[in-house]
Amino acid sequence: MPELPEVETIVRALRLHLIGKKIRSIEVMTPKIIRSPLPLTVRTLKQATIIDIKRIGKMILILLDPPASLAVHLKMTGQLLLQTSETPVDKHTHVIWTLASSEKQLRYRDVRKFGFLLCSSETAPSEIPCLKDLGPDPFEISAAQFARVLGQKKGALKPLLLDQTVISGLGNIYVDESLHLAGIHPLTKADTLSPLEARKLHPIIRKVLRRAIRSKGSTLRDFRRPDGTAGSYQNRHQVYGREGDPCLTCGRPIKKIRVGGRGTHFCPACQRKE
DNA sequence: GGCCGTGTTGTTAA
DNA sequence: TTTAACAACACGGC
Repeated sequence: MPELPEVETIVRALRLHLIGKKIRSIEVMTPKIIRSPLPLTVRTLKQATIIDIKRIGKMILILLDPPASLAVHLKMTGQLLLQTSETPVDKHTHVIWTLASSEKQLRYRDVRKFGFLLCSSETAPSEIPCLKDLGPDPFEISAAQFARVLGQKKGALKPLLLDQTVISGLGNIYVDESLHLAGIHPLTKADTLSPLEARKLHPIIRKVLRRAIRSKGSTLRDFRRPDGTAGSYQNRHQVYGREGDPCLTCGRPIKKIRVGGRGTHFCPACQRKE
């Protein structure tokens, strides 16, 4: 489920441990996880030094020297874990990096195997296939730009906020949480939002994301920080996963509907349609 | 044992 | 232009 706050949590932890470290070897147990040509990928990563780690939307970008990059998408159940070589390798661990000057290995684990790694000789996000079509980050775009983009779009608000080419980093949980805090119904047509409402939504999204980052993300089932511990923002969800429970604002039961094929939680009283 | 639902997103078809 | 369905895969819950 990693969305922006979970990916940011992972990136911050990885930066602390991995920047400046040299990759001694890489072991690939499940080749289909690697989207770039395998021999080239192994050759590029081996002996490379990790010089920076960034988050681009929900993607993780590891920058290397000699110049190259490794993009990682965790999709639904991917994990990047820092574990000692003594930690048993379970059947869902697909890639292991051994570092030159660290007890810890970096391991990619993914129960459903939807996630992937992509090695590239490019280091600029605008040149990397999976990154170049991503929309702006909620923390970089201005409220005015955000409102303008939404005003140009047709259709229900929630699917637009989930569309990574419109704005990058939001997923199912944080869209539901943000719309609740904003008091906006998820089926509201984007082009019927007043410019004022659209502008109001932007800082609310940032607030929800910032709070979630402070809580190290939400752990529903699979999400783990690289040290294996869980996030805690799930304890502060107002609507997500609370179908039938009382709204913490007004007491009426939270409803769950399907919007764009996705489970969608909202309060019918606090988020009235139109 | 079988069916349903699950956090993501690319592709395909309508 | 937008949307819906499906696929990738594994597992938990009923």
